[in-house]
Amino acid sequence: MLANEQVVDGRGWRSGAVVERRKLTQWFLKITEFADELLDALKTMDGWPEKVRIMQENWIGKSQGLKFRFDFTEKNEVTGEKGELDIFTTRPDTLFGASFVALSPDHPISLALAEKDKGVEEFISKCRQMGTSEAVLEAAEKIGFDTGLKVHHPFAKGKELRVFIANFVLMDYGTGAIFGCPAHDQRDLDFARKYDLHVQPVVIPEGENPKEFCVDMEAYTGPGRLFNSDFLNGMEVEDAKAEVIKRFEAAGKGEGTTLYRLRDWGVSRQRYWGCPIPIIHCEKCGTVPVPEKDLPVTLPEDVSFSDPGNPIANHPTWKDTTCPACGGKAERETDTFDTFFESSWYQFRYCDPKNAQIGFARDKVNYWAPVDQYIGGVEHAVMHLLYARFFTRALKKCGYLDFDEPFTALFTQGMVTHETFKDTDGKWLYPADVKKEGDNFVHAATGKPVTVGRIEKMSKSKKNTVDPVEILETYGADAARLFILSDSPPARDLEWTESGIEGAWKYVNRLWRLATLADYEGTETGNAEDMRRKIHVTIHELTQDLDKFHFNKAVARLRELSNALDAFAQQKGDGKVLREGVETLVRLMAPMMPHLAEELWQNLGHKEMLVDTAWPKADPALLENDSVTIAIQVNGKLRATVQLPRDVAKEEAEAAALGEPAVQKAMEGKTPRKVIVVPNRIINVVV
RNA sequence: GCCCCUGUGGUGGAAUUGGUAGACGCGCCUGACUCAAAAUCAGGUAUCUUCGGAUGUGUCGGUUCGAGUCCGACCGGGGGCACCA
Repeated sequence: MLANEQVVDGRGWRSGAVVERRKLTQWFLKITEFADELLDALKTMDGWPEKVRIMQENWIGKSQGLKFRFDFTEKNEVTGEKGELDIFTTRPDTLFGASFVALSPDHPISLALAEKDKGVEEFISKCRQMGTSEAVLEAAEKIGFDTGLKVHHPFAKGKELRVFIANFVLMDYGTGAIFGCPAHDQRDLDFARKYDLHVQPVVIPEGENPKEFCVDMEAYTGPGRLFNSDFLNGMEVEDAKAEVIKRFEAAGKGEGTTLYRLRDWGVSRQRYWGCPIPIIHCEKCGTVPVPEKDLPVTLPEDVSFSDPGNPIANHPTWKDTTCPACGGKAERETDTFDTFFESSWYQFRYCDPKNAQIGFARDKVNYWAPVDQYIGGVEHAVMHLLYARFFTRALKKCGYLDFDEPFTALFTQGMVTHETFKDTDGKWLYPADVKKEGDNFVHAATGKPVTVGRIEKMSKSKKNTVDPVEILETYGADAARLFILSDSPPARDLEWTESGIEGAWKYVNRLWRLATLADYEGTETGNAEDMRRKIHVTIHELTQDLDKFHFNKAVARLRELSNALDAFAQQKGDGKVLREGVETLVRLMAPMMPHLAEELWQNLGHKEMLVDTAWPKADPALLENDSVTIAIQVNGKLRATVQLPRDVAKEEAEAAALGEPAVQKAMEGKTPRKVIVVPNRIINVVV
């Protein structure tokens, strides 16, 4: 068993063995039943990043259209008793522009033709070869095979369409058959130009002349009005779609249909590491669920991993059991669940982790969940996060909990990346085993040359990981935390580097010195008011930064405050204000440097733990300065800045601006044509 | 091919969402202390400059009194989907 991405050129990526496809009986969860719900709810999930919502929307891939039947011009053993061909289209309005019909190479009619015709068989196998993996570019080439079959156009009397088998038609989407309207679909146009088929435009953009409008190598897919289309002429695209659907439904030859790209979720795995699917197969009773009292079904522990195949199925006795319904001889299901199955509900187990009877108690989960803030990587944007959403809705439907969405807010953090290294044998090396010599890297132990690979997400398989233990032992946990938080915003990818860890360490020491050596008896009042303002502005802004996960900015504010406090202490500023500042600093640093913060807190004479105290609150009266610095521009260029009282009258501000020598100089004696005054911000003099 | 994100000093990154570009760091330079180094402290650090200024947020245009921010085209980087009818 291999995952799709482990198949390279039709062979296993590691063993090189030829891969074959086999039909397996597997278990699926009917996520498609929830497709609409899952899609609609995305619109209201404000706490989720737009990006993830778009990815899920694309993944669900809802498309509305028409499913209808063409009549073959003749009925035979290939076209079937009714002589009909099912088609799905999202553009029923373009039906009068149809110039051919195309079947998937895997369509039953294609396969039936192949039985009788060597040429068809060869064409189909050619399509399949291309389909697997070969270059993406080659896949772009559209090829077809004329079957000789024809269908009647449903509305245009006497018009017949040739039926092709074409490589670009997928069997597992829609009905595996399409009609081609080259003028309004790029793929159909490419195909028509190659096989010299008629290109008839039927939708014309507003303002174009119907006599002159033509389509050359680029299909027109935009809005417009119908023409060359009998009863649809003059209609807008959307109205024409509705009209065609209406006519097919009235005639009993088709119906409006909604399709989804989303497939049902295959949860069967033929692997050992997973929860056994609790089903028993009985010859008489069929598939019987394992009774609740016998749950959970546990894995056998004496299995062999050396034989090929599923280790559980290979176990000599594990699967033997009796049927819970009739008591006769029966066999256990040997498939195990996909691990995404369990990660879909683990968050609810946290609400009731010790419950030995059931997965979780309803009232506990209703109390704690949904999760207020979920943090994870974008790599889970569709699979895990969509499965978990589906699972929650299914659990609600079954009466296990009372809400729809598992995660109210989602934050996707970036990946931590690092260079990769390989030795001369092509084996991956840990960065710790590599050292730099001049411009080159060598193996630290052997001195052999090392090749440097690309920068990739840290992973165990590529060994480009860094063990934090060394950093923790050298600098301590607080410095390590500060360092990690201080540089990159967490939403962004981060290339790991240790340059800067020294800086964090120095800062930890500086904080210690500031708090423990400060003179809290200082008496100079000087700029105490400014100092207090700075303290409270910092509380306000740092709190906002933390709320928004802007940890790097929060660290910057911490540093700004400690810089200001250092200066204030040096000037022997008011001891009370200094104490207020240092205590605030200590409380604000606690989320980032909890150990240092507690130690300093105690040092400042407090008995209770800092962690048990409330988060500091900013005094609103101190958030705004009485005077503001206003920039003055002349013709949009900065010429001067002035200090003015907050909310000063416009006229006064204007006068102050025009009084600045630098402004006068830049005006070159001209009279201002216009003066724009943005209160408390900027003044722009236009001359 | 389609969809989304992104581009700011030597470097990581700030910029109140249209209003003083480069906060806060790292690195580097100069100085103090030292026999010396480390640590620490002080100062400097976008570019060019005739020292008046001029230029500058991937490139080219546009809107505006004013654009890193908005609009259009293009270039580079990353991610998702990939012939979905």
